Amino acid sequence: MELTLPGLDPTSDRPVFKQIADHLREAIERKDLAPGAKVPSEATLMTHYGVARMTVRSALQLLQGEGLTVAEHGRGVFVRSRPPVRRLASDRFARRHRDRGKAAFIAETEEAGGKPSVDSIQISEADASSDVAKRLGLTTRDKVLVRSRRYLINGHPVETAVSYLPAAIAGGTRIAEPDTGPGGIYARLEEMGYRLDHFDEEIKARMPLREEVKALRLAPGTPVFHLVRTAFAEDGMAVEVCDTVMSSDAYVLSYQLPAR
Amino acid sequence: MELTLPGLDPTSDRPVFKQIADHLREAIERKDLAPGAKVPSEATLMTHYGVARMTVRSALQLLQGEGLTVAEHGRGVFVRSRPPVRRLASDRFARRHRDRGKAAFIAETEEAGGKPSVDSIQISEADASSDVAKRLGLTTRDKVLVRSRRYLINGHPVETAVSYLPAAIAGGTRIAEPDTGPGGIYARLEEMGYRLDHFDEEIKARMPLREEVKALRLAPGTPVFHLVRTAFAEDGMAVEVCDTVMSSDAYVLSYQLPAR
DNA sequence: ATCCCAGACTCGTCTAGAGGAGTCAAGTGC
DNA sequence: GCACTTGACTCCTCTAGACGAGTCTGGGAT
Repeated sequence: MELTLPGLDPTSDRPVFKQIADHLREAIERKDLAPGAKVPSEATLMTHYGVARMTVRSALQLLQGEGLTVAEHGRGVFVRSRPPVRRLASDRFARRHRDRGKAAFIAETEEAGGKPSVDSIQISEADASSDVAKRLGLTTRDKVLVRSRRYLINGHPVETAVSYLPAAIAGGTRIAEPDTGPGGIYARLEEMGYRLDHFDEEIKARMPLREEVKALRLAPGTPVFHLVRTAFAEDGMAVEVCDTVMSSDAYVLSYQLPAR
Repeated sequence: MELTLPGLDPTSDRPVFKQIADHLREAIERKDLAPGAKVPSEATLMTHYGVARMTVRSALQLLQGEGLTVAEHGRGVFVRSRPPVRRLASDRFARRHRDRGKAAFIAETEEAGGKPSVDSIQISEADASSDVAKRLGLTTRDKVLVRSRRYLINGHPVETAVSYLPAAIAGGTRIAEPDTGPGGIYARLEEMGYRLDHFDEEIKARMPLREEVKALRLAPGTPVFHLVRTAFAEDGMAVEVCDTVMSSDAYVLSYQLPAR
């Protein structure tokens, strides 16, 4: 497969680096540059277009910012190949799944043929932040149990999560242990008599913070989903808030809405 | 408010432009640079840090890519102030809302005190793409009615949407008119006997394509939600697929999941 | 008082270099 | 045969300029 790029249009008032980016972007969209393929090197593009190094780099930077390419130091620039995505169905926390004795993440990942793992588990107790307090119906003077962890598939991190539970409920229970046991937090809550009724999920999309780029090993130009889930017991009380950040190219979220 | 930036750390092996970006990012996070505030000019930063123009620009570019700042040609670089967001509740298509005679978007926006409008309405008939055909249970030889439009709040575009309906159902009806009448597409479908049962929504987050940046007037570093909704009638038939792209900083999506 | 324009200041694009560091493969020496 | 060195190739960081174009303000002409 020979890649041929058009020349520059000197009559256009579109900046040169954008024109170059356009050519490459089109080649990627046409699959002339397939996912994983190597983009022509900076030197090649310089001579092809007869422009300075920085001009070519600006073009490549643009594509990287759009999430279309990744640069690998010493190797080249490559068309990004999207990892297989995980679909999160809206029944993922249904009791029938939980009853099988596995936490939602573990069960789903194995079903999809991946190797799930969890690391960086940290547990502490702290004052509720004002946002968490509001969601849990507490005050900022109330203590909450904070469980943070990172989820990985086949060794690659895809999601970080921090759960907040009223310390009055979860303190001293197995929920405060690193291993929460079969079925995870939600199974423990139900055993303790907090029968779960429903979850509220709030979803934002944004560019990641620096820590998130590191924790999720995100390529430049990858946005994240920021999802805050609140679990409600049957008596209407909020029993958990889970704040998760997910790599957007590892997930498709899926929900069912009633029409009536 | 006087902004004071630290000097460079010559012992650090972190590149200079990243150090400069760090300083500015921290100032923004600390609110020393409040939303809407002007970031020191390139010239100022050059002399403060004693570096070349391109180095300063790289730092600013980084922040822009993170969605933290916007540059305005001739005026300066400013800390981005987020527009008020619209919350999309999971009952937004419930019949009780539709019965009030307004389409979901119009009703919701007015309720929030904004001025909704719709433009760029285009209607055509075409062969179903393979994706749309699959979702609607058709073949690629079947015709679909294609309705595309753009939604604006207070004159600012926030969302583009393209609906696909089987031409066999919607062709020649009011759904094929620019003005679909009170309650919108879904009200017409119900009048025609397709009582709606539920919707499936699939959500991705990604960086926008070039056209999307233009259509939604997106600032650099703003990801989009890409949402595909399929409407199902009570007999289980898919009657509409709606493909929408939304500016991520205009929306928070909100869903309710059952726990049982 | 008003209008217009020049100049200062801003960011945008581009050039033409430099040295650094990671990757890979071919060739060298053992 | 194996380990190591070397060099070519890659992207990364940074310098020091040039010109262009949008914005704003103050001063001069009307």
